Amino acid sequence: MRLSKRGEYGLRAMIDLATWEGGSPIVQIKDIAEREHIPAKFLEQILLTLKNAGLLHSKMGVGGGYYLAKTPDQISLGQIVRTLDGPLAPVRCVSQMAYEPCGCPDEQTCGLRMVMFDVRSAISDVLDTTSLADVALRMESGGA
Amino acid sequence: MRLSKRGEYGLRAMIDLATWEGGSPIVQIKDIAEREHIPAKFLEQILLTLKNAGLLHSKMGVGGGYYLAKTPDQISLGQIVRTLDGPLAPVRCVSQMAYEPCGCPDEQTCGLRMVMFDVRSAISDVLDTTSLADVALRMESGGA
DNA sequence: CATAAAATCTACAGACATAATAGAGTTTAT
DNA sequence: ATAAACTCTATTATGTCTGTAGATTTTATG
Repeated sequence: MRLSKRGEYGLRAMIDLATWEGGSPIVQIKDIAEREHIPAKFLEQILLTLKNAGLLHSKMGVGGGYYLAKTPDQISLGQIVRTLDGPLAPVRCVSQMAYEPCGCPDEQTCGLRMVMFDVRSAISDVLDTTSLADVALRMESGGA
Repeated sequence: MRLSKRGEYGLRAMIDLATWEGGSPIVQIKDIAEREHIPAKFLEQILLTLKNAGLLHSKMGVGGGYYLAKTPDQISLGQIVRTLDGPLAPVRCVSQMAYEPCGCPDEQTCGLRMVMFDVRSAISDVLDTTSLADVALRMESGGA
């Protein structure tokens, strides 16, 4: 049930971009890497993936960098995690975004599937309803 | 966020043991393997792990097999998953059973940690409050 | 006692995923 | 022209996952 480093770094970087008050909204890879203690070349790949998923925009060349593709309240943590770590569902037969049959004779009466459906819902209830703006707010107010 | 095959097979086997009505409560590896379509030698390791964790008892020799160490209502799915797949927490800094610091400068104000704490709670709210007896009940009543 | 059924234990192997690292290429401001 | 910055592809090292193999121990039973 664990989040990969890729997912963790990606979330940290996006939260950094949503909360960084250092002036312009455009930020360089190496600055995020330094602030968040992430290997720069690894972060490079991660941000590129997030860009290709439409969550980030970028500007090349001198003075370039990354910035959020939408306002922080429009980007959910669920989108970020799915982009970097794949489906939230513990088993694919309860995935909304990437369903696959899991081979049990009858999915309607499969006990495992019923419970895993609940787990999937519980996870997505948190990650899909929490935006970067929500995270920023909680950080300011010290974690309510 | 996914459940390993080991975890899936272990859960299926435990649910099988909790619901099997074929006569005696003691069941052989190969019977479970056949019913649940699990490679027998792999299941062997899994059941041994569950036994060493105190969730199963066994009897060697002719007429032997495995049986639940407690009644189905006393075994939660959380115990099974933790035994086979490790901590439920997405990141170790929010794990109850296996806490480790994750290196953020201040855990109290770490946005990622706040959210992952909620995810951990959501997962354990499902898995730690659902027993094998609960699963058996839902299977009979067709999934409420 | 011999035999077969069954769990126990250890080792290993192949495939895949993870977590990076490397380096060449492209775009852009100055 | 130069340097800053993103882009893209490949490669590597490590580990985990999934499973297989085989030898060992325990026990019921004829």
